[in-house]
Amino acid sequence: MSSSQPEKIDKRHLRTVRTREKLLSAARDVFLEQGFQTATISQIIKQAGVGYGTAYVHFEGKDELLVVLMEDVMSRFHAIAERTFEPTTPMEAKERIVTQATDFLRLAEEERAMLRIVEQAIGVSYIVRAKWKAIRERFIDRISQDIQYAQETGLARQDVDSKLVARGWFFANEMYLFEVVREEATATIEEIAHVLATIYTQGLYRIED
Amino acid sequence: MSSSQPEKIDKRHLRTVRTREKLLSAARDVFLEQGFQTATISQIIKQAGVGYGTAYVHFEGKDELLVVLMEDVMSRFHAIAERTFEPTTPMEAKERIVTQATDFLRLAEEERAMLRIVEQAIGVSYIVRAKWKAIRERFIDRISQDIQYAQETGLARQDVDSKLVARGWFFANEMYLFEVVREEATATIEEIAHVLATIYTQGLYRIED
DNA sequence: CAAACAAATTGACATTGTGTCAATATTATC
DNA sequence: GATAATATTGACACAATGTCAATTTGTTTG
Repeated sequence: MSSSQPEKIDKRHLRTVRTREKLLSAARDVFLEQGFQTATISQIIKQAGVGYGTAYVHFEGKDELLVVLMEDVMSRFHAIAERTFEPTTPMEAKERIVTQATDFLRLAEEERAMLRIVEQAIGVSYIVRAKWKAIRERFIDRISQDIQYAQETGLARQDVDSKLVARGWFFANEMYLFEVVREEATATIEEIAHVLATIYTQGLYRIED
Repeated sequence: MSSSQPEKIDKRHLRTVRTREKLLSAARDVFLEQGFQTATISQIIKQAGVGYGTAYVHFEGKDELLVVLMEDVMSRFHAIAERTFEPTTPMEAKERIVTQATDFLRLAEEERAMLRIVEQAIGVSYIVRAKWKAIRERFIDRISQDIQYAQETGLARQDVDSKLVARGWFFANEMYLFEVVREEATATIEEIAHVLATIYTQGLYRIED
């Protein structure tokens, strides 16, 4: 229909894309250097080399800029969340859980810079908070399914609500994730994952009755 | 030295105290109605019936106003955190832990209004975040001590770091606390406390080896 | 190819909120 | 009653946001 001269076509559309990219790249730089709260649109457009109003043509504001920048990290989280598992023994379950927790925390380490910004933004921006919440619910749903499976096959205790357990388990992981992000964790990722998974699967107290 | 005429004395100081109180009371009203982020100094001073600059004479800004308003709630949390315990059986430990978790979540329910504001402020204000962090560390220290005691007496497994376990346990509780505050919890406080404590003390998987 | 049209960019502007400070009002002291 | 000390005040300077009419850039059409 329209794509005959590849060089002439869409010179205008190309400009739009370029501007968007310039803004996103600049936003990343400014966010990383300034943090989310103190970053301003003025700094971002200056860094991008575009006019003030331009930012608002392409994005609704700081929040949306970050939401787009978050996408990569978010899909990496989703990938970890999606893994399902069907253990046949408690030991297998535990190993699998340790792996998942480790990978989760490792991702925090790898994406530390962006997640730092995300954590700041969660407190300030409704839309970013909602994005993070979606990740959380996805994890919890998956974990809950896994627990249900283990309960049905008699591997796990059946006197607890899988949803409630899943939330509690994820919450502990999530808080540790942000400790890792802030570089406040006092132990290695492997230790954290191991300890959390041990208590989760086997409990703290040795009850012999 | 100076306190002879109780009526005349300190008319000036009294005025200061009154103004402070007016501001605090107004701030509480405005925070509860508007939320922390959207509340403004202008609204607060208007509600308090004082001049704009007055607010800055008594408080450094919105943050400090809230920090003072938080004090009551914070001391109630500290009171719960301070309870120490020395169980002699795993069952006793579990009961004690359920009680503590329940009381913790009940406090969230009772102080819901203020904690809602606190949660919002944690995301925005460094000083409020620091205050909350102090509460958290206090809890974790105490829990950690309890775990160590249980480990020394052979009640609890000894192959895990008490600090790490304590953090994980508290994190789960803390996240549920804010769910209760936001009225997003899907179960009763008693159920949550029971399930969390069960997994924590006994584990999810039944391992017979 | 030059109007005429369409789309993207721009920065000045109105708005909102903050924190400061010189001026003013109130209370205490001599 | 004059003077000093203290508390209160609102106008002001500043910083950031989001909007919009004007301008620039690119496309189409006669």
